Amino acid sequence: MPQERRANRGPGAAAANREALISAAREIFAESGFDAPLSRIARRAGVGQGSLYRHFSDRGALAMAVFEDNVTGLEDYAARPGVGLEQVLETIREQLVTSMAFVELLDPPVSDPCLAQLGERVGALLSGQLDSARRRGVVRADLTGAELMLGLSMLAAVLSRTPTGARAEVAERGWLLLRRGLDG
Amino acid sequence: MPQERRANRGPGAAAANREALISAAREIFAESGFDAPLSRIARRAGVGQGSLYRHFSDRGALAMAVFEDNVTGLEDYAARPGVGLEQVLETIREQLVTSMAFVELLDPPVSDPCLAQLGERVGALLSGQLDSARRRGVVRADLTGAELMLGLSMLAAVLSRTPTGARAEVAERGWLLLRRGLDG
Amino acid sequence: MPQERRANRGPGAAAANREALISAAREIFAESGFDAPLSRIARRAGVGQGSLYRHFSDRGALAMAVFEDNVTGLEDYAARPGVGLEQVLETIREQLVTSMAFVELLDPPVSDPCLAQLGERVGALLSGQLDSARRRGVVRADLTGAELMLGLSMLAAVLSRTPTGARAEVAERGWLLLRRGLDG
Amino acid sequence: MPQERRANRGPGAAAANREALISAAREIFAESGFDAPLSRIARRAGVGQGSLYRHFSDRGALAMAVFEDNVTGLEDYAARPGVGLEQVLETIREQLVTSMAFVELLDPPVSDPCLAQLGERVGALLSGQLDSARRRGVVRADLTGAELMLGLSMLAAVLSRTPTGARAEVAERGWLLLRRGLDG
DNA sequence: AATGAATGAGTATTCATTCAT
DNA sequence: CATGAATGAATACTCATTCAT
Repeated sequence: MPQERRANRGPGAAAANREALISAAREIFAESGFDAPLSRIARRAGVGQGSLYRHFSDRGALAMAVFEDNVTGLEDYAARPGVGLEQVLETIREQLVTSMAFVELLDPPVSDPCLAQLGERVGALLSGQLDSARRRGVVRADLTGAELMLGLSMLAAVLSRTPTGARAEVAERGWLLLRRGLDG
Repeated sequence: MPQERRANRGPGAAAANREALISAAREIFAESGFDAPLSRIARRAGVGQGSLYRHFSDRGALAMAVFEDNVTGLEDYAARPGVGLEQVLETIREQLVTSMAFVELLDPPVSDPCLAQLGERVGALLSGQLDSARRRGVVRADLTGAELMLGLSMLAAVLSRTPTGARAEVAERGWLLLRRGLDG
Repeated sequence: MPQERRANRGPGAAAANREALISAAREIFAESGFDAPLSRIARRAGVGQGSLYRHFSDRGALAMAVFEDNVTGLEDYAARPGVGLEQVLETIREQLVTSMAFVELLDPPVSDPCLAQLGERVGALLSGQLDSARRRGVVRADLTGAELMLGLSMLAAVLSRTPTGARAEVAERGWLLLRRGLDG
Repeated sequence: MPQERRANRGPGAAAANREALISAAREIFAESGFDAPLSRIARRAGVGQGSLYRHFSDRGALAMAVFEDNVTGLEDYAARPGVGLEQVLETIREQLVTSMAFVELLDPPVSDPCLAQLGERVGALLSGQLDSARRRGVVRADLTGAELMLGLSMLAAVLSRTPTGARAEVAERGWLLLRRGLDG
């Protein structure tokens, strides 16, 4: 038997495949960055190349799906009563450590209009809590939403280049620095 | 002779070739990022592919050479009398905007031991001026050299993802944010 | 049910599906040539890929069905009283302009035995009117049926390579040339 | 030895490779038409895929090279004293039988500007001899250059669809028909 | 019997690296 | 020691065909 095709698991596998692809993409993006070969994602997901393309017409669409989960989760979290900017930022910071995908989302590079939309959702979410945070003195009074996003992007950007092992520590230090600034 | 290759300029051209390769690499890295095809660098340098490999065994070695110049230049600048941390940082910021290569130097990603050494030279250079800067109130009193480097890395990292056109503005905003911090 | 597939319209839809496939194939072949993806045909027909294969075991079988209609239509037309070779040829010429499928039929390429049969039906049809046409001086006295078919094939062949926009004009010019010949 | 690379025959092989590629392309185009996989051409030429791309940046460039030879040969032939339209057309007809590449050249489909130029060279060549041919009664007095080209295209087009074995005979019959026309 | 998801072979193209000259 | 052609592994993407439901 020279070639042994993967068993065709039939249409019923569609939903499972989609999820497997997203998971695999999340992992592979995390390990190897956003430029990782799509073929590797398909293989990791245990799915044919064609199925990947059926579910996600291009790299951007796949990224979207990966990020969508993250953003939705974040929005849900932010909507809970008693959750303020501090908690949201803390959550983001945690996600940045574990999910390279999330890093990419806050990173300018991936200039996909759809991705940009997701980024804006995060921006909106943060802006929504900025007022209250300013009043409570959690951040300085003149901090703008754009500044906040830029700060997160900077953090995300270094982390995207940081080897997994060091990520937690770099995130910690970077975050602290970002909060306190350099000036005397 | 059906083809007309470039004249073999002989061994004497070795040094000139090396310089040409470095210049070309600096340009190409600046224009197209660190992942640009090596063949393009050789072509821009007006040098055969083989010569590139003779001089620089891999992409990292070439990057090294490019950065070496930057760092040496920076060290020379920093050694001038009357040049303090402010000026050095300002110079770095400018270089970050114009030279993608410099961005890469301050960026963790290229995890090449040799590159790390260069990064440390920048670190050393900054540390050397930190004391005075703290005393003069240019930075806060408890700022460490490592923190400073991390800040620059963060800036470099976003910039490495920022399209050329927006780089100057992002550098400006990012730097300001970095100096003032988020906290209230 | 995470996905919503088209309702399974059941066995009763078989005949309707078959027709829809033929129509869609005619359109797609006309628009995009004989090499168009089968999936596009199925989609245009509003039918599953599998059904396409159930009805037509391969591209050739589908083509057959498309051409069958054309040929039958042509036979019917030719059988009408008062319709002579002139009218039939004129009709063919018109069809060649609008229907890439018809072009393919008169074109040798698709060397499918079944298609050949259809071609022969066209040949028979023309031969049936050749005698009368020769007597009436519509064509030269020694023109054979095979020659006539070859001429049509030549016309079809260029047209199959002619971009849609120019097809009418090329058909016009080609037909004229074919009728008058080159010789002095 | 899991992989055995082809020996690198060095730059000296460049010219030979180029020729081998052209020959292979001529063969493959003849056998399988203009859409044949480029990889097959490289394999047939005994040359790496990359070398094909080095020599010919795209399919059109390769086709150009194949056709260039044909056209130049024809121009040389036509320039000989005593060679008139009859002989040139006869030569073209012969080439159409043996070289699918030549067929494609006279065929509209390959809408490459460079290829079009080559086609125009053939057109120019024919036009140059048309006057004399008309005077000598070789063709009818009102035949235009464009008509002549269209006729050749029609012949080429059928031939491009005709299986190798039948090509000579179809060329013969088609040519005769083209000369004499259909009309009574 | 209909559906459309799954599959992977096939093709174009790029680029790091080697090596004959 | 320089040159640049040669090489093929790697990757994105398409599409004919199969098959679970």
